[in-house]
Amino acid sequence: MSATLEPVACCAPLDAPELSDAEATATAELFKALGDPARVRAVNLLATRGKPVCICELIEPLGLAQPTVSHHMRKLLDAGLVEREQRGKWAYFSLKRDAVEKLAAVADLKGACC
Amino acid sequence: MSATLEPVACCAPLDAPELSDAEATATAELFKALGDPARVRAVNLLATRGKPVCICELIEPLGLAQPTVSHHMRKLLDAGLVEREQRGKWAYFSLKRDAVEKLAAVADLKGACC
DNA sequence: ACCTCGTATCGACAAACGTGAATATATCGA
DNA sequence: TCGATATATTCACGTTTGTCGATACGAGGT
Repeated sequence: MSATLEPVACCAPLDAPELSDAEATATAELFKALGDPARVRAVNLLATRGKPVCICELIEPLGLAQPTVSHHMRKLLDAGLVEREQRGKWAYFSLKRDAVEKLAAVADLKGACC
Repeated sequence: MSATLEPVACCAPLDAPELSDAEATATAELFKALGDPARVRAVNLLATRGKPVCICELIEPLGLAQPTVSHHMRKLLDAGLVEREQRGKWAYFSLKRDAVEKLAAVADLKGACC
């Protein structure tokens, strides 16, 4: 049920010469996905481990209830920042390579500022 | 009334080896500041023009009421992403050079992912 | 001193968000 | 099939957020 397309696929660099409504919205959605301490931590955990991480390994570090962690991971998933892999009854998440590159490109304003 | 310190000054890269609560919160605040289409547009406008921009020049492109624009610029200001300069009765905003660099560094996950 | 104009603050409202208890779904092992 | 375990969904609650009208503040000009 995620929206039309993942924000990470539709967003545009912050210093793009032109910015459509859809691009501005998608870019905002992408940043919004990272606009929560729990999700920042989750991404950080996925980044520091290089390998897919089981949700059950995220609950304790995040200090949140299981449904809440599930909720946050879904947000990251909908944003297109992570991917989900089902292994038996466990759900493993990992950073999406292209999403990570896109994020860096979108947030890079150097050269356009002062 | 801005908080203790600007998020951009306290945040840590998403792939930092260790992440304190304060850093996770500050990093989330930084992204939250960019988590709105109007603010994405505002930053984009500041970036494409190379020079400080008057608030009155932002109202029409953003298509929002003046108090709303003022509200959004304050969010960007509190986050430490832009700086404000008073010229007579006009308020000019521009991107903060160091903040822009910090943002790029924080969002750069390449090398830590897959 | 007044008036004008640009901007910020306040107050109110609806919508979105984070949270967790309860529950549903799904997968494995016995 | 049944029970146990991992994850997702639903529901409800309080908080935060975006929006704008009304108003206050501030700086120039007359």
